[in-house]
Amino acid sequence: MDEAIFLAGYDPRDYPAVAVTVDVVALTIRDGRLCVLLVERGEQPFAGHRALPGGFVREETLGEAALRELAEETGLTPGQEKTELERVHLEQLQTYGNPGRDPRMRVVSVAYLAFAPSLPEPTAGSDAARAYWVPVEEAKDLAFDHDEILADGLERARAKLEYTPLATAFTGPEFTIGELRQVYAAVWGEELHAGNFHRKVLSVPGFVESTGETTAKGGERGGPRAKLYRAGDARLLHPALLRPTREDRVR
Amino acid sequence: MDEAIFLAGYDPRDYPAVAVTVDVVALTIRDGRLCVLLVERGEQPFAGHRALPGGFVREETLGEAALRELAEETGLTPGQEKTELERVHLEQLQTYGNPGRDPRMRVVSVAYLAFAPSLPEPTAGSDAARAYWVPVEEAKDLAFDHDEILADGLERARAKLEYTPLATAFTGPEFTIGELRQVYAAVWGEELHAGNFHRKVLSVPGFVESTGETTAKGGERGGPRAKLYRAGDARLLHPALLRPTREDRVR
DNA sequence: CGAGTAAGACTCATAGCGAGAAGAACCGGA
DNA sequence: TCCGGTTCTTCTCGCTATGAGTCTTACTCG
Repeated sequence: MDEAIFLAGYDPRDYPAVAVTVDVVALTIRDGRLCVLLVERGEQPFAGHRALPGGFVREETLGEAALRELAEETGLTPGQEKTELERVHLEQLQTYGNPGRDPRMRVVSVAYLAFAPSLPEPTAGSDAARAYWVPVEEAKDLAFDHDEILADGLERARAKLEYTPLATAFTGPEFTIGELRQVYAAVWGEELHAGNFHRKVLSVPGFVESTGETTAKGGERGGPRAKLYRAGDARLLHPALLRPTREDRVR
Repeated sequence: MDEAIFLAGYDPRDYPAVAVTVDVVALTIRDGRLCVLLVERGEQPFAGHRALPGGFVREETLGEAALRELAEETGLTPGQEKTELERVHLEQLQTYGNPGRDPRMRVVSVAYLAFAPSLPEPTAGSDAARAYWVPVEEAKDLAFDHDEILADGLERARAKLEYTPLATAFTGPEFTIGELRQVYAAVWGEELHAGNFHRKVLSVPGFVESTGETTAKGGERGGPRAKLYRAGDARLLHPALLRPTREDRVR
């Protein structure tokens, strides 16, 4: 009910102290590998450990807080490299609030999941110097319960590629079917049959639309020029692109 | 990072006051209709309006808080009708924390979604007297942003029936295929082809397993005795049961 | 120039699904 | 007791989607 206890002369300071933070699982693809943004912790607890970027929520929505943290850590100040950040897809993941997850006090953390096209290495800004992209398979032993948050974020990302056109959030505004396939391969961690993927992507209404153009050159290792596409207007893929080796239903 | 600002001599009372609550979207099926548990608000703001059950988080996990609120409002005290509550499926829905969603102070509310077999009308307990089940299509004009939370919960529930065996959470421990079909019909709000549904349910591995028994009598309006099943061990349905008239991909 | 590579179009067999039909079991009312 | 109506359960038919594989063509690199 969001209420009960207090009516008129209520003083917020009478309440048990609970801090609300946001943590961001920011994913991008660099050199064909799925990477997550991590920061190096300087303070206790977990000093020296890596953690997901995050911080306290201010006078803003939870989503704005997540976007602000992401901008701060990547060195992309919201005003400055605005166009870059606008292409970031952000969605709420889950909220983690077990007592004791932070040894200092009760902290309830709202986790967000961000998909971004390849962003620059965040060595620029001062605050961002301690942040960097790490291939997800190397992101272990994170601070707090961030291992769990990352695992949940990865599972969500993998599932979302199945039934939403979110893979296009990892590419530039124009892309080839092959590039799109490599996004799927990087996130799912397995190769896909090129011919079937091609047929599938083009058969799902609204997934991609042709630009009429082709790449200026063939691929680095040969092959013909590929047709270029941009994201279509579908928000849901139907039918979905299901992951192949999901060792069938989980029991 | 869950930290930053404070180190040693930190006083929690220095912080901006943020309250953390849980709200529960509890769904059940009564008389073939999907119903949600609502409470009547007595206090301002939104006095007289209906709202989702919920309250402040104490020294407990968020999930425990949600289950406690649900138990209090339904009159099922956790110790007492324990077996009933154990059959409730509970999962985190989403977190709502827009500034201004509660006019009194900053309230971040973690919403939970609960699926329950037909629970008794909660007229018993004192605290529960103002709670009752309402068909979801009649649950409008709720307090705060609870209309939005309910809508999100319904969409989640409908989606979850597609790829998880959660429909069995609405039935008794043993059920017929027809009863299961009526669960889907109630949640999705549309009739399903009985023959195809039957074939589908039995063909998905681990969805249901036969008890070898049949109902003692035929249906109220006729028809032969139906075979009885219980929930199988699958946690994911593969292939999924897709909703028919989802007017195809959302654009 | 030639080997290797990738794009894209194709075939083929199989699985899944929507729609409909049919038979049998069972109800309640005439 | 008989009968119309209802439900369970199984089947058929046609279409679509999918996995696996082949083939042609266009390109890069050495």
